[in-house]
Parts: sequence; structure tokens; C-alpha cells
Amino acid sequence: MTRKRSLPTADELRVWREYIETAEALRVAISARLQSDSALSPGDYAVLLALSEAEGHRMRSSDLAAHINWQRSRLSHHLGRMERRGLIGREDCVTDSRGAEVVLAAAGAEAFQRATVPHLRAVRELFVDALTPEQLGAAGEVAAALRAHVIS
Amino acid sequence: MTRKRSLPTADELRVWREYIETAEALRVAISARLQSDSALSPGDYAVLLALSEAEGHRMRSSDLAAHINWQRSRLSHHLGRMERRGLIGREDCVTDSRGAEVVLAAAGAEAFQRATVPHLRAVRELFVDALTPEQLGAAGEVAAALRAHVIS
DNA sequence: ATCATGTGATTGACATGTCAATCAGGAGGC
DNA sequence: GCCTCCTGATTGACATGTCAATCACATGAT
Repeated sequence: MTRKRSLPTADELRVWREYIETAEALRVAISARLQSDSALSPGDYAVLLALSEAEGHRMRSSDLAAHINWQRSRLSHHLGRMERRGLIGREDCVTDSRGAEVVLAAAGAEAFQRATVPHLRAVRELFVDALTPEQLGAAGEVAAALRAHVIS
Repeated sequence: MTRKRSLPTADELRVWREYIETAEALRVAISARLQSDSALSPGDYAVLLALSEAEGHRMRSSDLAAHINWQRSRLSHHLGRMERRGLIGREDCVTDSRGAEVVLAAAGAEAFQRATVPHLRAVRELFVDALTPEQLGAAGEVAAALRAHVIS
């Protein structure tokens, strides 16, 4: 009957705003917990998590960037800051002189240890506990549908 | 029977990651559309939208910050950049010499006009069209539940 | 070997965001 | 008036993020 509308209705727009603002508020809240529990930013945590799970607690810079889905230049800047704080180190790569290996430093491993349980607890308290099991399932489905649509 | 777990299960964690990463990916995708359609950032758009809807296309700086839910310092920095680009202007406030009034400039009004329809179309295409009506409703409920829980 | 081309990583310039400090002007008590 | 305290707004220092340019080395063709 009616042609497909090209613009969202007021209700659809309201849901969009709630969706995006809520996700942002959650991100901020979880970041704040992480920061106060362990003095790590979400970026620090992502890097340290990847290194902790890596063979020998070390990884090629490019592989690390791909693993956490970052641009290389972003990683390079972030590693510079993390290196200054003693959380990670950088070494030359044996098999490719262009390459750099990122190594988990002792302080980094310790900070990550300190961060992980409180962080997971925060995810549970702020996200999982806010939703009924049905809502949690729905959230997963919505994310999957959106992801499939955005990527394609 | 079992005590409440303090940490999320692997499934719960997976949903969390999908949720937060998808929201981020959507934010980036919508930003990119906005940027290429109108050379405006999401921050620019929020400011221009508020000014466009304001009486006389002008607003007190603090009111504007409260309206779009920004810290005052963030707004101040952003207005500085927008002023340099000629999108807005700043005038002294008549009733309070401390205050500043932010005014929509001609270039800002024009850029906003150019941005709004493509932006709404992008929201429809990337968000609304990705979801069934049931999923859209569920997304709204999930956001409401999370928001209520995070705020409290 | 040398040269062109591609790849790994860093860098610089800039936009964006936070926090704490500052600064100017209002508001009330005296 | 004058002093103190509160409030509106800006600023500076820094963390974070993007993009384009750069630089060094690897790789393959000749």
C-alpha cells in the first residue's frame, strides 16, 4: 500500500537515540570502574588481554592490531604511552627487521591481574544483571542482526 | 540452590562484547556517513540540532551543554573549533555579563540543512532497516532496562 | 646486483574528550 | 561599600583517535 518510508518515524528515532546513548553510557560506566579499580583504560585492558593470551606473552605489532581490531597507527601511539608507563616493552623482531614485537612487562601483567576480576564483575553488575535472560538473548540477536547488516 | 555467580559466564561475556562492539561499529558507520554527506562530526550535528530548535537560533552556553548532555568544558572546546569554521558565533549575554550566547551562523544553518535528511536516512538504513519490528521493540526495552540500572 | 614496489611500523598534525585550575562577574551578609 | 562564596565559562595539560606522510626493510623482476 504505502511506499517504504525513507526516513525513520519519531518512535524509531527515539529507539535509535536510546540505543546509542545507552551503549555510550555503559561504556563510560565500565571504563570508570576499570580506571578506579586498576588505573587502566579500556584500550590498555584490550592490549594487555591480548598479550596475556599470546604465546610467550608477546606478539607482533600488526598481529596485535588485527587481533583487537585497531588501526596500526592507533596501536603505535597507544603502545608508546603504555611503554612510558612500563606496562609493555618493544623488541626487534628476529625474523623480520622491519617488525616489532610487543612484550608484556611485569607491571603490565600485574595490572592486568588486578583488573580482570573487578572488570568482569562490573560487566556482570552493570550489564548482565540489568537484563532478564530473555532480554539478554534479545540483545544478542539485535547485535547480530545489526552487525550482519552494517558489515554487508 | 546455587549462589548468585559473581562473574559472567562465557555466553554472557560474548553477548556483552557483541553488544558493545556493535554499538561502536554503528556509531562509526553513522559518523562516516555524516562526515561524507556534510563534513560535520556527530558533535557538530548535536550542537547544530539544538541551536536549530532553539528560540531565535541562540542559546546560553550552559543550557546548551545541559541540553545535549555535555560537560561545559567539552562544549567550550568544541564551540571554539566550530567558531573557527564559521558554523556558530558567540555573543555576550545581556542579562548576565558572565554568560555567553551561542548563535547559529548562516554557514552552520546551511550545513545542518544539508546534513539532516541524509543523516536520518542513514539511521533508517543502518539501524531501523536491520531489525524486524519485534527486534526494534526489544532493542528499546533492553536500552530502557540498562539505562534504569546504570543510572540507579 | 640493482631497482621498483610492497609491507611493517612510526610519526606529525590535528580532532576530540576529560580533569583540574583559573578568571570574571553575580548575590548575599555585614 | 566590601568581603566571601557561588556560578558561567574558558583554558591548559594531557589521553585518545584518525589520516596522511614517512622511513626502513623485504621481495621479486631483470
